[in-house]
Amino acid sequence: MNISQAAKASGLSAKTIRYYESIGLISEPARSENGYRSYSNGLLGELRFVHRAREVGFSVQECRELVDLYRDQRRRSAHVRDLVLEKCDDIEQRIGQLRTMQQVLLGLAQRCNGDEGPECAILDELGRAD
Amino acid sequence: MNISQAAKASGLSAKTIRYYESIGLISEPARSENGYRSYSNGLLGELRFVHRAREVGFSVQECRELVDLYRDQRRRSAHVRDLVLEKCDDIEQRIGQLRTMQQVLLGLAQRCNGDEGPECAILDELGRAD
DNA sequence: GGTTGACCTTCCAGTTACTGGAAGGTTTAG
DNA sequence: CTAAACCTTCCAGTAACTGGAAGGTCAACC
Repeated sequence: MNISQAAKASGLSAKTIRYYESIGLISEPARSENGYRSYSNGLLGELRFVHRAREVGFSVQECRELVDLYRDQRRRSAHVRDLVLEKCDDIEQRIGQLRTMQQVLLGLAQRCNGDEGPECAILDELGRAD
Repeated sequence: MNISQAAKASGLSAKTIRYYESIGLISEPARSENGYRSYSNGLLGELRFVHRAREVGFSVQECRELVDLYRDQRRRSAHVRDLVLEKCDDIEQRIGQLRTMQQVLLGLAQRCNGDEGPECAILDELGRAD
């Protein structure tokens, strides 16, 4: 299986697969006689795994830890679940920040005339001294 | 007013102020005889403005546009309000993505034993073929 | 056999928004 | 006089890719 097929099957781009390999996140694939990368089913699993882990919000560093667990038959599933729940908390926090930002923006927008004139409560607020 | 005072008064770090100047986001300050940057009240307003705009979610590029409007006396406040409301939508979308990620994570966590054994529904799910 | 197009390889550079640190000049307090 | 606390510039690094150049390979078509 060449890299473009592995890309299609995993959801990652070929560029990203090479990148993940270069930083040691995923295992090195075998090479064909011509030097092309050749992906086994096991390695394809790793690619899919990393793709999905990234999609649900894990950083590449965190994926390193997850991939290690994925490969480690002596792991404890409690450990994995802890990582997942911790990530849920991170996301919750981030959502809270975004909500706050949004509230501020909506408050600003409400106080702005929104007309053809230059007088603007938003700009005044953002630049005010206090 | 030296850079560290301007930093304290604006909420930006001295490093960040120099950076913003280097990329042309804010105006160049006057210099004292010794070459130190010297901030006027007007420039301090710009610094505060950029700091707050960044805090509510505008990118540096977007801040460029906002700072231009901040300085432009011929602006239309409707333009500013549009930018703010558009940013609200961006944030709403981002929150939606994060909620989705969180749902997936919670679903995974629920199906995991979370015990001392290696068998783990989370890892299975993330690497599954489908 | 030649050519075209779609693959593949490596390597270098750019993105975003800073942050850290080196090397060196200035100012202020003791 | 010296030490701390400023200030300056410039270079490098972070995260996670993405784009592109330069060049090798492969399959199909005429």
